[in-house]
Amino acid sequence: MGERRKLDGETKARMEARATVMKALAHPSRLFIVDELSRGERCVCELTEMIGADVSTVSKHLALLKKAGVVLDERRGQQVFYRLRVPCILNFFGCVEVVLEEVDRSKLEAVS
Amino acid sequence: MGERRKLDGETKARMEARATVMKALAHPSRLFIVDELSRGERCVCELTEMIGADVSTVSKHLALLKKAGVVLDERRGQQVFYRLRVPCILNFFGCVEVVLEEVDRSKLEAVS
DNA sequence: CCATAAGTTGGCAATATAGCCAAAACCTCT
DNA sequence: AGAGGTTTTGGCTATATTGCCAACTTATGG
Repeated sequence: MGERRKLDGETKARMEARATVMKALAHPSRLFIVDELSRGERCVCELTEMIGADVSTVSKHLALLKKAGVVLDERRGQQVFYRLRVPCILNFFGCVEVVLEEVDRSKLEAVS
Repeated sequence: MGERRKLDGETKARMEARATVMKALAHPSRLFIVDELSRGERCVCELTEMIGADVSTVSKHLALLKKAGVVLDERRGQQVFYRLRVPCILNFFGCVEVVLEEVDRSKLEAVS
């Protein structure tokens, strides 16, 4: 006994898989997209106008989210609509907000 | 009415704050650290041995997690112990696993 | 078929991350 | 103070990410 856990191949592979999902969510525009899609499906043109970046940029963000399994796309006519694939993603942000509050709180304490 | 939501300054700032936290979690080694810390506090040397990277590398990962508000550190003698600051972080991974299962499932469907 | 609109893809330049080594900073013990 | 163990920081290179433009694809409507 006393064998210490290691970041072996299997564990590493699992962490890399998780990291792929987290990376997909680790960008302001993509977080905005997820937040917006939580209210319902949106086409690329709508998201593009809201974000105010080039269409190609938004398209690449969406492709990344799709590849990570966070969103689904569906073409209808000229437009492509995206929607959240996994609703539980939203639970993330509750905790993220808790973290942010902690950070704020400790900054205030540092002053006092 | 009909005013479309925009990624304005305030929203952008909030998304950037969230992205900082997500970025901190968007790396295999850091995810491993969080997973390991969920079992209890660990010193830098323990984590370093488990991960198998240079101590300086692990130390920088920990500094990043700390800056993002995910972990706390405490020096005791020569060693510095780290622990999770916000337990709800762990809820993340349940959902991440759901996403990963979705991705796997759609790959299987693509074959059939 | 041609024009137009919506999205995607390729390519490039700017920026950000990651990881190692070396050096400094901290602690403990003698 | 000096030795040795633990952690952080600085600096550097290699790699990855981002965002724009331009070119291409796909669908609609005349």
